Amino acid sequence: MIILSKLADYGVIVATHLAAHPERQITAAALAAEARLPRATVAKLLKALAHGGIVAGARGATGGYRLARAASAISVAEVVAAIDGAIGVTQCSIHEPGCERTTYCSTRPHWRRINDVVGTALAAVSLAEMLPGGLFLANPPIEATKTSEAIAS
Amino acid sequence: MIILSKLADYGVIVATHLAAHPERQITAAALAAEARLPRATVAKLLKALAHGGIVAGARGATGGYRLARAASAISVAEVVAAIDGAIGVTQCSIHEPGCERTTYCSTRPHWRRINDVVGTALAAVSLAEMLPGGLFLANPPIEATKTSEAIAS
DNA sequence: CTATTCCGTACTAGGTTGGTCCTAATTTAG
DNA sequence: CTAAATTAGGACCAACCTAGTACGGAATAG
Repeated sequence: MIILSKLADYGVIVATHLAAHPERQITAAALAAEARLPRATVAKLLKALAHGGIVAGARGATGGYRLARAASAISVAEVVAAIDGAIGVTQCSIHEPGCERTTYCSTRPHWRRINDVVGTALAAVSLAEMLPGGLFLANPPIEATKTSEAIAS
Repeated sequence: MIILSKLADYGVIVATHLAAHPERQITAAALAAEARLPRATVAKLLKALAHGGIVAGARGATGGYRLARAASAISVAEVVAAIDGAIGVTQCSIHEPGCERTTYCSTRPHWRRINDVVGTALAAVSLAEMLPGGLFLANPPIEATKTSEAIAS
């Protein structure tokens, strides 16, 4: 089983390419060429990332995209959440009142805890750490861990 | 985004029902009624779980299914792996030589680490802990953590 | 004004998922 | 020995979701 969708995977790649050059503003087409991904798909991804507040888009001629915040302040969890929606292990961990099994399903409360662990794992890694030279710390910096409770439903 | 497929979710429910009464042997139909899930689907799940060595099936009249091992020695990761296949965050974390982006994709090595964290999180919880009275320990018992490297691809 | 670029939305082909069903193999009961 | 019950292992199909494309509209620089 693959956890991330292909689009979410691409989204992280695209965001990482933006994080590599924080101050430049690059057009969707140029970024697609750089990341070697289909142009239309990258455009779609950037729109989703802009909607999620990860990147900032400038319209018009000489427009383009840029990272909305510092790369170290953007977690991988935020990127995938902007594309695939909120992260949850099971259906009932996302929209809570939707499952009529709630009354007799004994596993539900336990999933909650697992959900948090997975969410924290993704939230603990920032875009800066995904860069080629980025370190993957056992004890992540504070600004990355802060986002964990924002993702946990 | 939902990480577990509905079938994997059901699989854990079914396995948990078996774990609740370790010594009884129950038929697929009876278990489906107990778990309030479609009979045919439960039968399919049990076949997959038997193939993965989680449950043991006895054929013939008075046949049925039973947990193959102690509930405390079966991790949630094993159950979902038996149904959905090996757990991986991205495509390239499962079948490694399949991605031609390997040469220039800088995110790949970092996914590996995230992959391990998620796999460990699922491997750290045993079926016994998913039972109604089961405790979710911060430091899981040794027999549950052992399975983590079996899942990590 | 015009060219360029982002924005929003609609659309489609393909694959995966959830679910059913059928046949063969195996075991017990009578 | 025969019949019933049950697992084992497929094939099979409809429904949904995913990935990718396309088009019209809005904003901005020159």
